[in-house]
Amino acid sequence: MAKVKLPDGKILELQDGVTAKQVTESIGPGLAKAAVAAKIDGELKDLSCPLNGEVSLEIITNKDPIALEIMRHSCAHIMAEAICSIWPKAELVYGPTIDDGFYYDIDLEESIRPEDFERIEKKMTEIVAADSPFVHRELLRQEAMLHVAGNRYKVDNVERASGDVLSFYSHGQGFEDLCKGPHIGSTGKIGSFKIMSVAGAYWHGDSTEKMLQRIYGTCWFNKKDLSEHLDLLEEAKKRDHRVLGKQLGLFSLHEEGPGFAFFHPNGMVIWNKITEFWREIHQKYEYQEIKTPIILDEKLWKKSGHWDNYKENMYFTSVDEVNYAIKPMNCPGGCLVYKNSQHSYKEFPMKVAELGLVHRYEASGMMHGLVRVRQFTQDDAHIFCLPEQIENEVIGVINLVFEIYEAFGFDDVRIELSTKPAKHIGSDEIWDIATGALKGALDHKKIDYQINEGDGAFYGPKIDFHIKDCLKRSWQLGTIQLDFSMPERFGLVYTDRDNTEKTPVMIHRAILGSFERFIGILIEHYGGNMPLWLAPEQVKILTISEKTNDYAMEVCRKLKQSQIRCSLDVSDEKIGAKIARTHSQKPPYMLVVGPKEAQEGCVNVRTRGSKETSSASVDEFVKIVKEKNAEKSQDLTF
RNA sequence: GCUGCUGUAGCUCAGUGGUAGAGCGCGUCCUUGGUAAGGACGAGGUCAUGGGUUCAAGUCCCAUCAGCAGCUCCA
Repeated sequence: MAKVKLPDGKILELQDGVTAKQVTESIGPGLAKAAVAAKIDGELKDLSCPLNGEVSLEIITNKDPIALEIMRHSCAHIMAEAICSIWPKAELVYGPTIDDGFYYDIDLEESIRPEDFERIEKKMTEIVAADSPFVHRELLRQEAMLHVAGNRYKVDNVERASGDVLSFYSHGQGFEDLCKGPHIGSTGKIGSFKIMSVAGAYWHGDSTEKMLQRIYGTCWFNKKDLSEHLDLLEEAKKRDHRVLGKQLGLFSLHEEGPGFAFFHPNGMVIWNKITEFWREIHQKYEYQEIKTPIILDEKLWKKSGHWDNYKENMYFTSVDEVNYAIKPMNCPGGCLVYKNSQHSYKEFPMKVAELGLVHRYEASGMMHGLVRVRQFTQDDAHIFCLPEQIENEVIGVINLVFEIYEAFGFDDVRIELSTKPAKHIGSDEIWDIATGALKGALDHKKIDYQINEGDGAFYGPKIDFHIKDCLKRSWQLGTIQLDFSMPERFGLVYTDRDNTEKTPVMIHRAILGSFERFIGILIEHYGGNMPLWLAPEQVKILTISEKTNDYAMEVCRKLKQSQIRCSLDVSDEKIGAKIARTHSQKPPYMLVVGPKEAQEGCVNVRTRGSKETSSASVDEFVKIVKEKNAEKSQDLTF
């Protein structure tokens, strides 16, 4: 007799060997239909799993997020079968689920192309229509090894699997794969799926290993969920900063300078507004600002250690038989400025900021719009201080980070603390002090953070700040890094209270990271709808007809006098067309002016994101826009 | 860097080895129109670059460059 305990506490007394599926059928046809898998004594199992003795049983239905994952994994098997039936020579490697879908790595001489997707999907549909059950069987390790002999990938998978008993799943005729399961009952239970893409992927993620073909697919419970997912991807594509950058005239990229972005007038407005804000807030936090050269003698980079550790990523040039490097980082230049004069402990903490233009050679496949480039401007700063000042300084930087992120509406910030790696310089004592100071600062701010043990730089521990964009991608923006190497290498000193020379602590920090990348992220974050204070064009004035051109020009002049960025559309179009065209440029406000407005000295306001219009006097409009601009308001409501 | 795909008008993209195309945008003109695209005409091309095959190449082949997707990398 099996005693099956259900989540609600009810105990069913059933015959030994009854399957989870049979239990669902005894409970009700609705549950039987929705059931995807079972949790038996807390372990995920197939519905076909027999129950014996005293067990707890929880039925996983498609309301459970794990159910989607199970179905996607089954879908990966179905795709694998389809591929193997089309290309019998295909060798299966590994097919896990991922966010929003799954992939399968296969080894196959012939390339699978996007044109083949339809063929694969058709075959998959046939497999689903056949509704064959997923059959599970277990083999002892040695048996399994014999079973997969000849397929080096499966042999490898068996070797990597844990446990003495390995499980295999088969469905239909002759398709079988090593897999720990569980799976849905039968192929007919698969929802709506689509093959998404194919790309190369190294075996074991190792670039010295063979490159396999990775086919990506997605699978959802029903057609509606699938099409919603595809719509979402379509939406995301529209938010792509490369697409919007073109559409809004913000920046361009050219073959003549791969990875070097060209900023256009509209993009420069955003750039300059961020810079203005950045300077203002750094002044408030008592930073000084410097600017150091882009090209510096190679000798400097040998001294700094970049020659040994970073040479592959640097650009070089030579003039008058002297070899120069294009700077990949700002710190060595900053050190020269520091060394240019004597320093006393009384000057500390000394906070020196630099918007430094750096060049880093990235592999060609790495470039991505503004987000991964070969030339970028870092919002860098170096803080020189005493060891006992570290904690306070880090607290100061954290405050600054949050104040800056808040202005852009980034509230989902994740923090990571990376500690001493195996290969490091500096005494354990100084590492302990520094790491303790970083922890102390985070604890003081009562901030949750994740510790990455041993992930710090060789020269010091660090704190990284990550934010999430609209595509839920996580971006590292800010970083605070302690450096025990550079001050010594450059022989930086200060005179301490006891009149001896000591080496200062150097804190590197960046908050936005790279201006280029930050602007790219901002564009996606806002979907191109830049907040008023950053909008390249804040107001577009549209005339009803030529008759009111004079009045419109007068309004435009008034707005410009109040430092409002605006322009005029006096083209021969009807007002509807003007609105539609302006709409794609996404200005926060459109002002429609016709004879009525001209007579009353007012404007008709259309706010971005709303189809409602309202009327206001010119002065009133100017006043409100100036206010919202000054407080960096994200709310345009008029 | 690796695998695959792509490169045609300012933009988005069609194009079957035989005369270079569309929509949007741009210019001129008509139209003076009240809230998401009025009409006519016109200009605009070394089909990424360099080789090759062919009577003939945007189209087929090779190389290079750049972009896209992913992998790897990332102080």
